Parts: sequence; structure tokens; C-alpha cells
Amino acid sequence: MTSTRATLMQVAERAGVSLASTSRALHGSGASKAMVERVEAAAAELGYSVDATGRSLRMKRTFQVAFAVADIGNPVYVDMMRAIHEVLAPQGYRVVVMSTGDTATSTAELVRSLSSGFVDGLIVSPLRTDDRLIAEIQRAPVPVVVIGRAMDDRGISSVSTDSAGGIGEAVRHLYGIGRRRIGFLNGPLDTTPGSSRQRGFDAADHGEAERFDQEIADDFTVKAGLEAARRLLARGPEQQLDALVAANDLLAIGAIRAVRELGLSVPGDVAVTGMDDTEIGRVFQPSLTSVSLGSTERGRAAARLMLQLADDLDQPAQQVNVGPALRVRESTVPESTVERGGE
Amino acid sequence: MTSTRATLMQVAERAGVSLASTSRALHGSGASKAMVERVEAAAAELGYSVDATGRSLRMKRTFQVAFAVADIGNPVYVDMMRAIHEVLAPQGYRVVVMSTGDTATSTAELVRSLSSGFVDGLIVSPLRTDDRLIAEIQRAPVPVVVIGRAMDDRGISSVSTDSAGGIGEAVRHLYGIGRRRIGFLNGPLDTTPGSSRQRGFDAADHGEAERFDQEIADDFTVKAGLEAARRLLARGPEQQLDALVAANDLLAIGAIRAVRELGLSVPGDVAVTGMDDTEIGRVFQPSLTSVSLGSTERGRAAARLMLQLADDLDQPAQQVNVGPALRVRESTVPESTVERGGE
DNA sequence: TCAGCACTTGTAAACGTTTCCAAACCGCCG
DNA sequence: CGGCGGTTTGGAAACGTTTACAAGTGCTGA
Repeated sequence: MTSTRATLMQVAERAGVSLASTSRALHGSGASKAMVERVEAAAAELGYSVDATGRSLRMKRTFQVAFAVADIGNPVYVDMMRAIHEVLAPQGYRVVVMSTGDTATSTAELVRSLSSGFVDGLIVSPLRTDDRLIAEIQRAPVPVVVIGRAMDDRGISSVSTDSAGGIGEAVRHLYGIGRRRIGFLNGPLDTTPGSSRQRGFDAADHGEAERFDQEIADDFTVKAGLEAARRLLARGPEQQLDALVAANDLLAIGAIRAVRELGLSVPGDVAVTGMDDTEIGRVFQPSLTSVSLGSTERGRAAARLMLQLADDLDQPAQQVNVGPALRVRESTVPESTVERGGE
Repeated sequence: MTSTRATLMQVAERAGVSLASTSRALHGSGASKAMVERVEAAAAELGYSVDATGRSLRMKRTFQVAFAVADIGNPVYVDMMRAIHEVLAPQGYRVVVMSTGDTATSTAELVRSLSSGFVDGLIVSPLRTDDRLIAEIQRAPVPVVVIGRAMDDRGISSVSTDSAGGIGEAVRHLYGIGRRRIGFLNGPLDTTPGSSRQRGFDAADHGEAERFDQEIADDFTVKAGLEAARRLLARGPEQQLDALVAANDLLAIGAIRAVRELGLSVPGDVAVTGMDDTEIGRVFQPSLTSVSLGSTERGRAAARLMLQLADDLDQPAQQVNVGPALRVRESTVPESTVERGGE
């Protein structure tokens, strides 16, 4: 039954015409009406569908673009993914998502294996980078766009954002609502987001605050956030924080749990901010005040860069920067003050 | 610089040996040590990496498996994805995730286009099915495993679960804690999960309850859940529900928001249950009582079926069923009664 | 010494498609 | 009626790889 699929050659024989004509009839250029009908009939009878590998080999195109992310469970990527799909699908590209794992090495390997013919382009958002990864990207035979870190010096197209500045905005907001003992909950410092957000928090410390304290989570996940926040809050009540800046929404949610475990309220006792403005943060209760890094916009920009590069791989690398924007919601400002739904 | 990639032929010339030997040296079987060294050196100098399309065409294998889901934003898929990856990666497969869109037609088109050579196998979790989709799956030239609906009658391998029974468990649990006016918040009835969960709720209605009421959301999302729950709860206070069974976790979260908008508490005034036992439900506050449908287990089972079929496509279709299990958390039982963290 | 064997290498075909090029055909105008 | 432009068709090459098969090498054991 499933035996073996029909090939173009078989369709040609069945239709009694040449291979070339068959291809033209199905692909659609320069074939007579009669020919098209005849070939399509034969194709239908045989249940023919074009073989992608044969076609790709000949055309040197796969019509596939990969979006590679460190952790497919992080909701920040779903907005990006949707945006990328929206831009690329109308151009005839299929978008596939891949998990890179969180090390630079695993990412480099993925870049290498992917760019060797499975996709026409690659949009990658690496958590960690090293020289090997950069080299792999530079020598990739297909266009690669990096989301997350400016790469202009390396001749790599990238879409970056000012997450350091975003942390600054969060701190300023907390000052603005009267918080003074502001703690920082960051993810691993050897990651791209971890290091830049750290820079942002350090720069924001300009002495008005009574104290700053911070803790590094093992990971950008809720679980790691919960654990790190417990440590951060366990430093004794006399020095209790009244605000907490988390390096992303998942950490923030973990932090909120930790605050509540102590019988404290959010935002009453401790105000909490996140970053990335993810859907989970928007629907969480309290809805999360979060620094948007424009996931949708970044995804869109990356997809557009990709299209340009696909057109001409040798054009100079381009950089796009998307500014941060604070979304104030219930986790820093009491419910009544903020519009319903937290949108 | 990027000009054009090196081919195996060029490596062969550079190494001064035949094409066949080059291939063997790099692939690794039946080549002398000297030959391997020589070829690898040449390959390194040229920055060679094997071209996937050429290789796939010849070998008739791509070492790729696709996992196609309706909505990549639904967290129920991330557990499955992880499990699939865990089973398939050690076997040398790359797993790619694709969005099918939520119609049966778009899913059918994806199945067709994918199975025509880009992947060695396909695991698909369709939201809606129709005859066209089923036909497309049956005639696919690569193994296809369906997650979500038993397909034994159609000769299609599938991994199913008893979500109807799961709804029953949720209702029984709510009875058990004294709730009597239990409402049902379902997703679209023309979807596979929507219809079976409806069946489950209808079957669970055995007269002890004072009243059952229900509402259909447009979609299995938080937003749609919020809107539908508002309608459901707006029927006037004299007939206020004291419990709400939602057809998945996202709807449940929307429902909790709706309940709170009315100034009511969860679980005090209205107990809420979800389904799928997603991470977002586990970290939500209150943590969500949810019917686990064994996402991880189902993903694993699907991946294993896929491997078997990849071995021999003509073997008979198999079915696996994974039973539901209720996870009781804070959204139905006050916090103190349930262990901390909701795990 | 030579048949036999194991091991290594090379030649060539094949995978399924698209597309360049040339040939064939048709109708029309001079 | 012959030539010519335009349209349609077919032959054949090419994309980059793996692998069946044959051929070559060197070694062992009779």
C-alpha cells in the first residue's frame, strides 16, 4: 500500500510525455493547457507529490528557515516565533523551530549542522556565545541573523535591544513609586542577557537607595527564580527589600511566589518587576509590571533582515535596535490604579 | 568570502584521492588510517561540511523528525516536545517544531508538504480532523504518529488519552469537596479535545448537582477563557456557580481572572479546575488543580512509536493510551491543605 | 610459488528534480 | 510557397552525495 512513492519519471511515463514537460506542467511555466491537464491527471492518479530533497538539490533552495532558541519553554520566544512566521510565510518559507540547548557549543553545532543544507536561513537567539559560535556563524553558507546581541563588529547581522537600559527604567519606576530597598534577581552572568542586565542594574545604582542586594539564579526559569528569591529574601527582616527587579518574567514569577511564602504581599510589601513582557506575565495574578523588549518587533525585524540576506548573501551586515518600554501593571502598582486586565 | 561552499569532489581533488574514498573517510567505514588523516586535513582546509540535500537524496533519509502542533504558544506542547526530543535525539534525529494553524485543512497541507521529503517522520497533534487530513496521513510516505485521538480504525498509529474520563475525575473531585453548582468552560466543540471533553462533562452529570451550566470559548486561550467565563458568571448571583471545570489550563486561568473581577475568591467562592497540568498552571497563583493527561508520557510514547515505524513502515498501526490523573492544588483546596509549591 | 583472502581504493551508477539547449511544430506574412 | 517568429516539446546535463561492484594490493598458508 504505502510501498514506494511515485516519482516524476513515473508521472511522465503515465502521461506519455517527457520528463521535462512533466516538470514544467506541474511547476507551471511554459506548458500548454492540454499538457498541464494531461500531466495533472496522471499525477493525481499516481498520488504524486514532489520530492523535496531532489528539488532542493537541484534548486539549491529548501524554502525552509529555522528559528533556533535556547529553551523552547520560554514564552518570550512565542511572540518572536509568531512574528517571524508572519513575515516569512507569505514569502513561501516554512518556519521550523529548534531547541539549541543552552551552551554555546551546542548552539555552534546546531548552526553548523543546520546551515549545511537543511535551511535557506537561520535566525538564532543564543543564550551564550563564544568564539567558536561566532566563527561558525560567520562561515555559515546561509544567511544567519542573531537576535539578542549586537554583532556589528563581527560582520554578522543582528537585532538587539537595550536590556540594560530597560533594567534602568524598571529601577527608576520603582524609585518613582517610593521604593528604596531594591533587590536584583538575575540569571547566570555568563549569558548574554544575564551580563547586560547586570550592567544595567549596576549603572542604575546611583546612591539614592538605602541598599541594593542581589542574587543570581541558576537559570532563567520560575523554579530557579523561586529558589534564588528565597535566598535573597532570607537575609533577615530588618533589611527587608521593598522591591525586586527580576531579569525576566519567569524569574519574577518565581520571586512573587517566594515573597508570598513569607506571608508578604505583592506589591504591598514588595513590588516586583519582570522583563520581556510575556503572555504569562500578562495573565499572571498580579499581572506583571514588565519591561517589554519588543519581542514581536524584534522577530519581525530579524525576519526582514533574513529576507534581505536571502536575496543577496554578500551584502553588508545590518544591525537593528529595538528600544525597551516599561509596561506598568499590578505587581508594582495596586490594582485599582491600573486598567483592568493588565493589558 | 562566503562565495560558495566546498563540495566533496573538491575535497577529493585536494586530497588527491577518489570521491568514494573521500566519502568513506569522512563517513567513517572502511578507510585506512592514512586515508582518513589525509582527507580530514583536506576537508578542514576547505572548511568542508557535508551537504544535507545531496546526502538525503542519496540515502533517502533526512534524520529529521517534525513535531507539528496547532498553536506553539500552548504550554501543553512544551512537555511533549521535551519528551520527544529526549527519545529521538539519542537516535540521531533532529526534532523540529512546526505550527500547523488550527484548521484541519492547514494541517493536511502541512502533512503533505512535510512528508514529501523534508522529514523522516512526523508527530502531529491536530486540533481538528477531517477526511482530507486522515487521507493525507494515510498516504504519507513517512511514518506519522497522531497525538490526541485514537485512530485505530484508520490504520494510523496514535497516542490517545481519556480526557473525557479526566473531566469526570475533576467533577468527582469537586463533588467530593462539597461543590454542587458546577459550571463547564469548554473550547470549540468541533475540535478533538473540545468534543471529547464535552462528552466527559455530559457523562459526569448524574443528577446530584443542583445545576450545570456551561459556556464555549472561541479558542483554547486565556483571553477566550476570560471572555467566556465572564458570560458564564454573568447569569446573576442567585444562581452563582461554586465550581468551574475548564477544558484546559489556559481557559482555567482566564476563568480565575473572571471570578476575581467579580470580587469573588478562588477557591473560596468558586473552585476552578484545569486540564493538561501545564507548567504555567503549576506556577500560577493559586496553583491550578488540573487533570494531567500525561504530556511527557504521551510525547515519549509517540516518539517510540515513530522509531518503530521508521524501522519498518509496513508494520501494523499501534495505539497507546495514557490515563488521566488529577493533580489537586490550590485552586480547589485552600492553601494550607496542599503541600507548598503545588508540585 | 601461488591460490586465496582480507583489506583498501577507484569507477560508475543512482537518488529525483529543474533547466539549458536544440529540435519540432504551428501559423502568418511576404 | 518558403521563410520566419513564437510557442511547445524532448534530450541531456547537472545538483552533491553514497554505495555496489570491480580491481588492486599485500599477506598468509599450503
